[in-house]
Amino acid sequence: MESVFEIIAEPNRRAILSLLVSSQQSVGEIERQLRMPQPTVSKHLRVLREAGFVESTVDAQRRLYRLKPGPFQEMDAWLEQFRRFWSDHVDALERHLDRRERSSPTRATPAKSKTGKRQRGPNRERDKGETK
Amino acid sequence: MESVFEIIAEPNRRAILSLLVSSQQSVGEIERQLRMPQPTVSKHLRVLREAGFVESTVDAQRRLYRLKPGPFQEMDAWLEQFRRFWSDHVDALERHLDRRERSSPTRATPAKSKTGKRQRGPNRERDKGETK
DNA sequence: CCAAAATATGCCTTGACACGTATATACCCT
DNA sequence: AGGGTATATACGTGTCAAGGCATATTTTGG
Repeated sequence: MESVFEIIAEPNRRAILSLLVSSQQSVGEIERQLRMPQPTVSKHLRVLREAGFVESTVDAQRRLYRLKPGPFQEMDAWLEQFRRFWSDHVDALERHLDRRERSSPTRATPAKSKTGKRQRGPNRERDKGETK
Repeated sequence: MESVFEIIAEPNRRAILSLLVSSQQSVGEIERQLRMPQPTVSKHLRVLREAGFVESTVDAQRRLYRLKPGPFQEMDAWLEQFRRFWSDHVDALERHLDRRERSSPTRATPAKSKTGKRQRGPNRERDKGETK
Protein backbone atom coordinates (compact mmCIF):
# COMPACT_ATOMS: atom_id res chain seq x y z
CA MET A 1 0.00 0.00 0.00
CA GLU A 2 2.43 2.54 -1.05
CA SER A 3 1.07 4.51 -3.92
CA VAL A 4 -1.72 7.01 -3.77
CA PHE A 5 -3.54 5.00 -6.37
CA GLU A 6 -3.85 2.01 -4.16
CA ILE A 7 -5.19 4.22 -1.43
CA ILE A 8 -8.06 5.57 -3.45
CA ALA A 9 -8.85 2.20 -4.95
CA GLU A 10 -11.04 1.58 -1.93
CA PRO A 11 -14.59 2.87 -2.46
CA ASN A 12 -15.17 3.73 1.17
CA ARG A 13 -12.05 5.79 1.27
CA ARG A 14 -13.12 7.72 -1.77
CA ALA A 15 -16.45 8.31 -0.09
CA ILE A 16 -14.73 9.68 2.96
CA LEU A 17 -12.61 11.99 0.89
CA SER A 18 -15.62 13.27 -1.00
CA LEU A 19 -17.31 13.89 2.27
CA LEU A 20 -14.44 15.94 3.54
CA VAL A 21 -14.55 18.25 0.58
CA SER A 22 -17.36 20.26 2.08
CA SER A 23 -15.75 20.67 5.44
CA GLN A 24 -13.81 18.92 8.11
CA GLN A 25 -15.65 16.20 9.96
CA SER A 26 -15.30 14.12 13.05
CA VAL A 27 -15.14 10.36 12.95
CA GLY A 28 -18.62 10.10 14.33
CA GLU A 29 -20.05 12.37 11.68
CA ILE A 30 -18.44 10.36 8.95
CA GLU A 31 -19.67 7.21 10.56
CA ARG A 32 -23.23 8.42 10.53
CA GLN A 33 -23.28 9.94 7.10
CA LEU A 34 -21.69 6.99 5.41
CA ARG A 35 -23.36 4.42 7.59
CA MET A 36 -20.33 2.32 8.21
CA PRO A 37 -19.08 0.88 11.47
CA GLN A 38 -16.82 3.11 13.45
CA PRO A 39 -13.77 0.85 13.42
CA THR A 40 -13.99 0.75 9.67
CA VAL A 41 -14.02 4.51 9.49
CA SER A 42 -11.09 4.80 11.85
CA LYS A 43 -9.06 2.29 9.94
CA HIS A 44 -9.66 3.98 6.63
CA LEU A 45 -8.86 7.33 8.13
CA ARG A 46 -5.63 5.93 9.40
CA VAL A 47 -4.69 4.77 5.96
CA LEU A 48 -5.64 8.12 4.50
CA ARG A 49 -3.70 9.98 7.11
CA GLU A 50 -0.56 7.94 6.69
CA ALA A 51 -0.80 8.47 2.97
CA GLY A 52 -1.10 12.20 3.45
CA PHE A 53 -4.63 12.57 2.16
CA VAL A 54 -5.94 13.92 5.42
CA GLU A 55 -4.76 15.34 8.68
CA SER A 56 -6.43 15.51 12.03
CA THR A 57 -6.64 17.82 14.94
CA VAL A 58 -7.85 17.00 18.37
CA ASP A 59 -11.03 18.49 19.69
CA ALA A 60 -11.75 17.05 23.10
CA GLN A 61 -12.41 13.39 22.48
CA ARG A 62 -13.06 14.06 18.85
CA ARG A 63 -10.70 14.03 16.01
CA LEU A 64 -11.46 16.43 13.24
CA TYR A 65 -10.24 15.30 9.88
CA ARG A 66 -9.66 17.47 6.89
CA LEU A 67 -8.12 17.10 3.49
CA LYS A 68 -4.55 17.69 2.53
CA PRO A 69 -3.69 18.55 -1.04
CA GLY A 70 -0.46 16.68 -1.62
CA PRO A 71 -1.62 13.30 -2.90
CA PHE A 72 -4.28 14.87 -5.05
CA GLN A 73 -1.69 16.89 -6.80
CA GLU A 74 0.36 13.81 -7.25
CA MET A 75 -2.51 12.08 -8.95
CA ASP A 76 -3.12 15.09 -11.07
CA ALA A 77 0.49 15.11 -12.10
CA TRP A 78 0.23 11.52 -13.21
CA LEU A 79 -2.89 12.24 -15.18
CA GLU A 80 -1.13 15.11 -16.81
CA GLN A 81 0.72 12.88 -19.23
CA PHE A 82 -2.57 11.61 -20.58
CA ARG A 83 -4.38 14.89 -20.55
CA ARG A 84 -2.96 16.09 -23.79
CA PHE A 85 -3.99 12.83 -25.27
CA TRP A 86 -7.65 13.04 -24.47
CA SER A 87 -8.09 16.78 -24.69
CA ASP A 88 -9.03 16.52 -28.32
CA HIS A 89 -12.25 14.98 -27.25
CA VAL A 90 -13.37 17.04 -24.42
CA ASP A 91 -13.69 20.63 -23.53
CA ALA A 92 -15.00 19.96 -20.11
CA LEU A 93 -11.66 20.81 -18.76
CA GLU A 94 -11.79 24.34 -19.95
CA ARG A 95 -11.69 25.44 -16.40
CA HIS A 96 -8.53 23.52 -16.10
CA LEU A 97 -5.10 24.77 -16.74
CA ASP A 98 -4.78 23.64 -20.27
CA ARG A 99 -4.29 25.49 -23.41
CA ARG A 100 -6.40 24.53 -26.33
CA GLU A 101 -3.88 24.31 -29.03
CA ARG A 102 -3.66 22.18 -32.05
CA SER A 103 -0.01 21.45 -31.89
CA SER A 104 1.56 18.31 -33.17
CA PRO A 105 0.88 15.91 -30.35
CA THR A 106 3.26 13.29 -29.29
CA ARG A 107 3.12 11.84 -32.68
CA ALA A 108 1.01 9.12 -31.32
CA THR A 109 -0.15 6.58 -33.80
CA PRO A 110 1.83 6.54 -36.96
CA ALA A 111 -1.56 6.63 -38.51
CA LYS A 112 -0.72 3.79 -40.73
CA SER A 113 -3.74 4.41 -42.82
CA LYS A 114 -5.11 1.42 -41.13
CA THR A 115 -5.22 -2.04 -42.55
CA GLY A 116 -2.05 -1.30 -44.37
CA LYS A 117 1.16 -2.92 -43.35
CA ARG A 118 1.67 -6.47 -44.13
CA GLN A 119 -1.71 -7.61 -43.20
CA ARG A 120 -3.31 -9.87 -45.65
CA GLY A 121 -5.97 -11.98 -44.16
CA PRO A 122 -7.98 -9.17 -42.78
CA ASN A 123 -10.64 -9.63 -40.26
CA ARG A 124 -11.98 -13.06 -40.49
CA GLU A 125 -11.19 -14.23 -37.07
CA ARG A 126 -13.56 -14.73 -34.25
CA ASP A 127 -12.97 -11.17 -33.30
CA LYS A 128 -12.95 -11.96 -29.70
CA GLY A 129 -10.76 -9.22 -28.45
CA GLU A 130 -11.37 -5.63 -29.25
CA THR A 131 -13.65 -3.40 -27.41
CA LYS A 132 -16.18 -5.71 -26.12
CA MET B 1 -12.84 -4.71 -10.09
CA GLU B 2 -15.37 -2.24 -11.13
CA SER B 3 -14.02 1.20 -10.78
CA VAL B 4 -11.30 2.80 -12.79
CA PHE B 5 -9.42 3.46 -9.59
CA GLU B 6 -9.02 -0.17 -8.82
CA ILE B 7 -7.71 -0.72 -12.30
CA ILE B 8 -4.90 1.75 -12.00
CA ALA B 9 -4.04 0.64 -8.51
CA GLU B 10 -1.77 -1.92 -10.10
CA PRO B 11 1.72 -0.54 -10.75
CA ASN B 12 2.33 -2.66 -13.82
CA ARG B 13 -0.86 -1.46 -15.38
CA ARG B 14 0.11 2.11 -14.80
CA ALA B 15 3.44 1.38 -16.39
CA ILE B 16 1.72 -0.05 -19.43
CA LEU B 17 -0.51 2.98 -19.74
CA SER B 18 2.43 5.33 -19.48
CA LEU B 19 4.16 3.35 -22.13
CA LEU B 20 1.25 3.69 -24.47
CA VAL B 21 1.25 7.44 -24.20
CA SER B 22 4.00 7.76 -26.74
CA SER B 23 2.44 5.48 -29.28
CA GLN B 24 0.60 2.25 -29.72
CA GLN B 25 2.54 -0.87 -28.94
CA SER B 26 2.29 -4.56 -29.45
CA VAL B 27 2.25 -7.00 -26.59
CA GLY B 28 5.76 -8.09 -27.37
CA GLU B 29 7.07 -4.57 -27.32
CA ILE B 30 5.49 -3.92 -23.98
CA GLU B 31 6.84 -7.17 -22.70
CA ARG B 32 10.37 -6.25 -23.64
CA GLN B 33 10.33 -2.66 -22.49
CA LEU B 34 8.81 -3.42 -19.13
CA ARG B 35 10.59 -6.72 -18.72
CA MET B 36 7.64 -8.66 -17.54
CA PRO B 37 6.48 -12.10 -18.60
CA GLN B 38 4.19 -12.16 -21.56
CA PRO B 39 1.20 -13.73 -19.80
CA THR B 40 1.36 -11.00 -17.24
CA VAL B 41 1.27 -8.36 -19.93
CA SER B 42 -1.63 -10.02 -21.67
CA LYS B 43 -3.61 -10.32 -18.51
CA HIS B 44 -3.12 -6.73 -17.57
CA LEU B 45 -4.00 -5.64 -21.06
CA ARG B 46 -7.16 -7.63 -20.82
CA VAL B 47 -8.15 -5.86 -17.65
CA LEU B 48 -7.30 -2.51 -19.16
CA ARG B 49 -9.26 -3.30 -22.27
CA GLU B 50 -12.35 -4.41 -20.43
CA ALA B 51 -12.17 -1.28 -18.35
CA GLY B 52 -11.98 0.86 -21.45
CA PHE B 53 -8.47 2.17 -20.91
CA VAL B 54 -7.15 0.69 -24.10
CA GLU B 55 -8.34 -0.82 -27.32
CA SER B 56 -6.62 -3.16 -29.69
CA THR B 57 -6.44 -3.76 -33.36
CA VAL B 58 -5.14 -6.82 -35.05
CA ASP B 59 -1.97 -6.72 -37.05
CA ALA B 60 -1.21 -10.19 -38.24
CA GLN B 61 -0.41 -12.16 -35.12
CA ARG B 62 0.15 -9.00 -33.24
CA ARG B 63 -2.25 -6.96 -31.29
CA LEU B 64 -1.61 -3.28 -31.25
CA TYR B 65 -2.83 -1.58 -28.15
CA ARG B 66 -3.55 2.08 -27.78
CA LEU B 67 -5.12 4.34 -25.21
CA LYS B 68 -8.73 5.33 -24.99
CA PRO B 69 -9.72 8.53 -23.24
CA GLY B 70 -12.86 7.57 -21.38
CA PRO B 71 -11.57 6.33 -18.05
CA PHE B 72 -9.00 9.06 -17.83
CA GLN B 73 -11.70 11.63 -18.15
CA GLU B 74 -13.65 9.85 -15.50
CA MET B 75 -10.72 10.04 -13.12
CA ASP B 76 -10.22 13.65 -13.95
CA ALA B 77 -13.86 14.33 -13.24
CA TRP B 78 -13.51 12.77 -9.83
CA LEU B 79 -10.44 14.79 -9.09
CA GLU B 80 -12.30 17.88 -10.10
CA GLN B 81 -14.11 18.15 -6.81
CA PHE B 82 -10.80 18.41 -5.02
CA ARG B 83 -9.12 20.65 -7.49
CA ARG B 84 -10.65 23.80 -6.14
CA PHE B 85 -9.57 22.72 -2.74
CA TRP B 86 -5.93 22.31 -3.49
CA SER B 87 -5.81 25.36 -5.67
CA ASP B 88 -6.66 27.43 -2.66
CA HIS B 89 -3.75 25.93 -0.89
CA VAL B 90 -1.26 26.42 -3.60
CA ASP B 91 0.46 29.24 -1.84
CA ALA B 92 0.32 27.44 1.44
CA LEU B 93 1.98 24.37 0.13
CA GLU B 94 4.32 26.07 -2.17
CA ARG B 95 6.88 25.22 0.39
CA HIS B 96 5.67 21.71 0.53
CA LEU B 97 6.23 20.72 -3.01
CA ASP B 98 8.66 22.51 -5.13
CA ARG B 99 8.48 20.19 -8.00
CA ARG B 100 8.65 22.98 -10.45
CA GLU B 101 10.08 21.04 -13.31
CA ARG B 102 7.47 21.69 -15.88
CA SER B 103 9.04 21.61 -19.24
CA SER B 104 5.83 22.10 -21.06
CA PRO B 105 4.61 25.63 -21.53
CA THR B 106 1.74 24.64 -19.37
CA ARG B 107 1.75 27.50 -17.01
CA ALA B 108 0.64 26.55 -13.59
CA THR B 109 -2.65 27.65 -12.20
CA PRO B 110 -3.10 31.30 -12.75
CA ALA B 111 -2.28 32.86 -9.47
CA LYS B 112 -5.50 33.33 -7.72
CA SER B 113 -6.18 35.77 -5.02
CA LYS B 114 -4.92 34.31 -1.88
CA THR B 115 -6.75 36.83 0.09
CA GLY B 116 -8.97 35.17 2.59
CA LYS B 117 -8.27 31.90 4.18
CA ARG B 118 -10.55 29.05 3.66
CA GLN B 119 -12.09 29.14 6.99
CA ARG B 120 -15.08 26.96 7.21
CA GLY B 121 -17.42 25.74 9.82
CA PRO B 122 -17.46 26.77 13.38
CA ASN B 123 -14.11 25.70 14.64
CA ARG B 124 -13.96 25.58 18.31
CA GLU B 125 -11.18 23.13 18.40
CA ARG B 126 -8.19 23.70 20.42
CA ASP B 127 -5.30 22.71 18.35
CA LYS B 128 -3.27 20.19 20.09
CA GLY B 129 -1.63 16.98 19.35
CA GLU B 130 -1.86 15.32 16.02
CA THR B 131 -1.13 12.14 14.24
CA LYS B 132 -0.94 9.61 16.95
C1' DC C 1 -11.96 8.19 41.05
C1' DC C 2 -15.74 6.58 38.04
C1' DA C 3 -18.81 6.42 34.10
C1' DA C 4 -19.70 7.66 29.58
C1' DA C 5 -18.44 9.26 25.04
C1' DA C 6 -15.42 9.20 21.10
C1' DT C 7 -11.89 7.04 18.77
C1' DA C 8 -8.12 3.74 17.97
C1' DT C 9 -6.23 -0.85 17.75
C1' DG C 10 -5.65 -5.97 17.78
C1' DC C 11 -7.02 -10.55 16.12
C1' DC C 12 -9.14 -13.47 12.93
C1' DT C 13 -11.38 -14.88 8.79
C1' DT C 14 -12.30 -14.44 4.07
C1' DG C 15 -11.94 -13.23 -0.53
C1' DA C 16 -9.77 -10.96 -4.33
C1' DC C 17 -6.05 -10.73 -7.27
C1' DA C 18 -1.36 -10.96 -9.10
C1' DC C 19 1.97 -14.23 -10.44
C1' DG C 20 4.21 -18.44 -12.45
C1' DT C 21 3.88 -22.24 -15.32
C1' DA C 22 1.89 -24.70 -18.77
C1' DT C 23 -0.95 -24.90 -22.60
C1' DA C 24 -4.24 -23.32 -26.13
C1' DT C 25 -5.28 -20.43 -30.09
C1' DA C 26 -4.35 -17.72 -34.13
C1' DC C 27 -1.48 -16.28 -37.86
C1' DC C 28 2.66 -16.14 -40.83
C1' DC C 29 5.99 -18.13 -44.05
C1' DT C 30 8.25 -21.71 -46.79
C1' DA D 1 1.23 -29.15 -44.10
C1' DG D 2 4.42 -27.89 -40.65
C1' DG D 3 7.11 -25.11 -37.82
C1' DG D 4 7.74 -20.79 -35.78
C1' DT D 5 5.97 -16.58 -33.76
C1' DA D 6 2.73 -13.82 -31.15
C1' DT D 7 -0.82 -13.58 -27.92
C1' DA D 8 -4.44 -15.43 -24.96
C1' DT D 9 -6.17 -18.42 -21.34
C1' DA D 10 -6.46 -22.04 -17.54
C1' DC D 11 -5.03 -23.55 -13.14
C1' DG D 12 -2.88 -23.68 -8.74
C1' DT D 13 -0.75 -20.80 -5.16
C1' DG D 14 0.56 -17.18 -2.00
C1' DT D 15 -0.20 -12.71 -0.29
C1' DC D 16 -2.45 -8.95 1.41
C1' DA D 17 -6.07 -6.03 2.62
C1' DA D 18 -10.93 -5.22 4.16
C1' DG D 19 -14.53 -6.39 7.43
C1' DG D 20 -16.38 -7.90 11.89
C1' DC D 21 -15.89 -8.04 16.64
C1' DA D 22 -13.98 -7.20 20.95
C1' DT D 23 -11.25 -4.28 23.56
C1' DA D 24 -7.91 -0.61 24.68
C1' DT D 25 -7.12 4.42 25.05
C1' DT D 26 -8.18 9.12 25.77
C1' DT D 27 -10.96 12.81 27.42
C1' DT D 28 -14.83 14.94 29.76
C1' DG D 29 -17.86 15.83 33.53
C1' DG D 30 -19.59 14.67 38.11
